[in-house]
Amino acid sequence: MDIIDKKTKNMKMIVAKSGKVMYSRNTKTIKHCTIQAQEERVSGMASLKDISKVCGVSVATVSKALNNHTDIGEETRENIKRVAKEMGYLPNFSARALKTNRTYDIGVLFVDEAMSGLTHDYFSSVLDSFKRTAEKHGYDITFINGCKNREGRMSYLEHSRYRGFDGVVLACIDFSDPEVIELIRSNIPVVTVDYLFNNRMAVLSDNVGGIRELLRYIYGRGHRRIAYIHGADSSVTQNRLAGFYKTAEELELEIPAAYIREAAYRDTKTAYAVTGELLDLPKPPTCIMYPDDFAAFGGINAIRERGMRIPEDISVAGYDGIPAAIHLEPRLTTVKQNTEQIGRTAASQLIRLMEKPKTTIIEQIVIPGDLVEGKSVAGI
Amino acid sequence: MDIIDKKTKNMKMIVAKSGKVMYSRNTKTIKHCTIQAQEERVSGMASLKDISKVCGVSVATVSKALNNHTDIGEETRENIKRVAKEMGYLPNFSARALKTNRTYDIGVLFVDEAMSGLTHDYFSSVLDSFKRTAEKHGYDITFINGCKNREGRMSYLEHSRYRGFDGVVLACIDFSDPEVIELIRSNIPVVTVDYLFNNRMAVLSDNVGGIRELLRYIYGRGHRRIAYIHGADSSVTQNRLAGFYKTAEELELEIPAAYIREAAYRDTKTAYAVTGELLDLPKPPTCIMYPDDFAAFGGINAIRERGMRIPEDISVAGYDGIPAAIHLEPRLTTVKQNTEQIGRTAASQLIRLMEKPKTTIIEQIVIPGDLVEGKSVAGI
DNA sequence: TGTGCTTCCGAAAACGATTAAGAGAACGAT
DNA sequence: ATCGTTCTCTTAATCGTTTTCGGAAGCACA
Repeated sequence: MDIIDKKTKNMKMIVAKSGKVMYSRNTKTIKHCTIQAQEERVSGMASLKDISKVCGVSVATVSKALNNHTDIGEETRENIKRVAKEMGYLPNFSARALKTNRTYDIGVLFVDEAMSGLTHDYFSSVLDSFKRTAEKHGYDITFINGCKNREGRMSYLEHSRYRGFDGVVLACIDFSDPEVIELIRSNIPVVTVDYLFNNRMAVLSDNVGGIRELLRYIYGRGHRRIAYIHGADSSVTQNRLAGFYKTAEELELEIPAAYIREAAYRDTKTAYAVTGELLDLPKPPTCIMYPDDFAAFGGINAIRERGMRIPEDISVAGYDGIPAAIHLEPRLTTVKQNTEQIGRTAASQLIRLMEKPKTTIIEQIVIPGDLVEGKSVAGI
Repeated sequence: MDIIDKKTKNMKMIVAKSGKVMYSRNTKTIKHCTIQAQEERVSGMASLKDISKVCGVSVATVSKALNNHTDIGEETRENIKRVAKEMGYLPNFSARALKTNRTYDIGVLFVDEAMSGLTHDYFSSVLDSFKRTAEKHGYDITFINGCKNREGRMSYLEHSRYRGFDGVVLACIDFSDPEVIELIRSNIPVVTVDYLFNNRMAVLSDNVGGIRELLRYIYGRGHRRIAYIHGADSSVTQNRLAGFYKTAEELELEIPAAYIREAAYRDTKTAYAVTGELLDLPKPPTCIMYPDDFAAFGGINAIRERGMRIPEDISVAGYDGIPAAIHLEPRLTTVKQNTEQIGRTAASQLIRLMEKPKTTIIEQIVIPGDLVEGKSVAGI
């Protein structure tokens, strides 16, 4: 669009490429834009400058009008807004970000030990909720990665700085990774999920309480020989184990060392094998708790292959409350982590931290889960 | 960092905030930067200008050196690169994007009818693979949404333009949504997953072939009374149904109308109900095919509640090959869609389209799935 | 008439990068 | 001595915003 404006006393002549000539009086009453609007709509983006030319005002005025500054006359503002709309104006994100140092973009970092990525039930569910909340507040979500660009690999922190994330959320991470630590320590607002780091905002699933409730339930059903196959070492695992031991103590429950075993999370094979070993014990448990629902599937297979029935012959319990576990037979007794609330809380806490850093108290918020009573734990 | 440089003949005096004074000769041999590096590292970002001051060259030279332009002397370039590294320089993404009109950011739009969001097994798996491939090529992933900012809601296209995505990928979408159509029709490079739109790049799971292979397998196991509960209307469903009817015709298989039923995808409740009705037929089917593995769970529950065994009394088959279906009893016979390849192909096709639009042929690529033989279809 | 206050708007300087065009030196060839 | 080349590097414009500061006009009041 080639606009040539020859400024006269109070009048501009605007010549559009089409050859049509429009007069735009520098007064309160300005006509609808039509030709320009059409042209801008097809050929790239209209900018503040384009609008300013059509409206016969300065770029600054257009900017202020669109941003509802108070020092613009009402008529002018409304006219500018109307023209902007007609021209299909969209602010240029990069220019705005460059000037304001705000991107309204949140970085998400997620790496789990199994590299399951987005297919991780728990994480994808938390992320989904996080995303919805963030979007409701006008923020976008971009994944952090050790991105390689022309200059070679960038660390997580470098990538975050490069993209200019207003804040970042970290979940299911290997928190011993130096790059992760570097990112948490940085001055970028951060919230961690399921991990407590020094003085950082954190949202945590109540693993201690969840295991306690589950164990108490199983105990209440009459079980006394309870095995626990826990996940690989991590803060989540540590919490669950602590909850387990603490509750056992409270219940004055004797747990033989052989009943405490380890299997990686979401690892059906190991769970299968360990379950077999537990069943082969001289005094096998009457109930087995698994690291998660998925691992429980492996155990269930081992049990069924021996011709044993659940829960008549042996009871099992999972953790997570994934849909498959709740819907499929045997309906698993499990602890459903409140992923919706975890994601939502993480997002709103992070947003508060980004927008009102001064008045925001750094806190660690624990979100309780819910015991889901299936049919996999028998009463005895 | 306050740098005051008084240019003399060929020498600059640089006064850092710390008060230390460094002399930087405008010749080939330039010393290591130390104090500056330290300061820049803590206080915000170093810019090209900061580097140029330390190195005693112009901003343009720094830019070109870092971008490996050929018109910069080797010594100069290496010195600039070294200093940039020491100062922890990171290019400013917004500034670069503003100037170059490239963001190296890909927009992802995903909305399914059930609003299952990221928890959708199939999609999250495709997305995960897409993301890995994109990242490998230096692209980031951001979600498209009808984002609301200060000016109210933006359409998908407006949001994409605003963020300046270099390209977008659309999956599992309601392709009748006017906003989606508007986005596909736009001049932004786009690739659709599992949907064919006019002359756009598309990556499709081979639903026709998948259903055909599944039905042929079931037929081969001796079944003749085969019911098909298909998903809600969509192009995927249409393809599967077409594949079903076509194959039935090839096999000269008679399918009573009562055997063809509908249930929403991933809807265990409806699948449960419809399964019951199928079992109540005077001549019930010997095998039921479900819209997906998840829906099959609902059907399996209905079957088991009637005291029937799988596969001894009735056979079932799923679709998708989600982990739970493959690991849990009864191990489901299903068609595993090749999500890894679908995501990877979509990403590489989109990248090619963005980077070499002229030489890229718009094509529709069909990715075959794999029959996963479980134990849920009996031989009779 | 001069003064002070409001209201509305514009000029111009950023933000940090990229890049076209050109300038100056060094060098060899004529 | 002059010219053309090649190699480096600089100047300056530009991308599209935001924001500070100040100016002009209008009005009320002394």
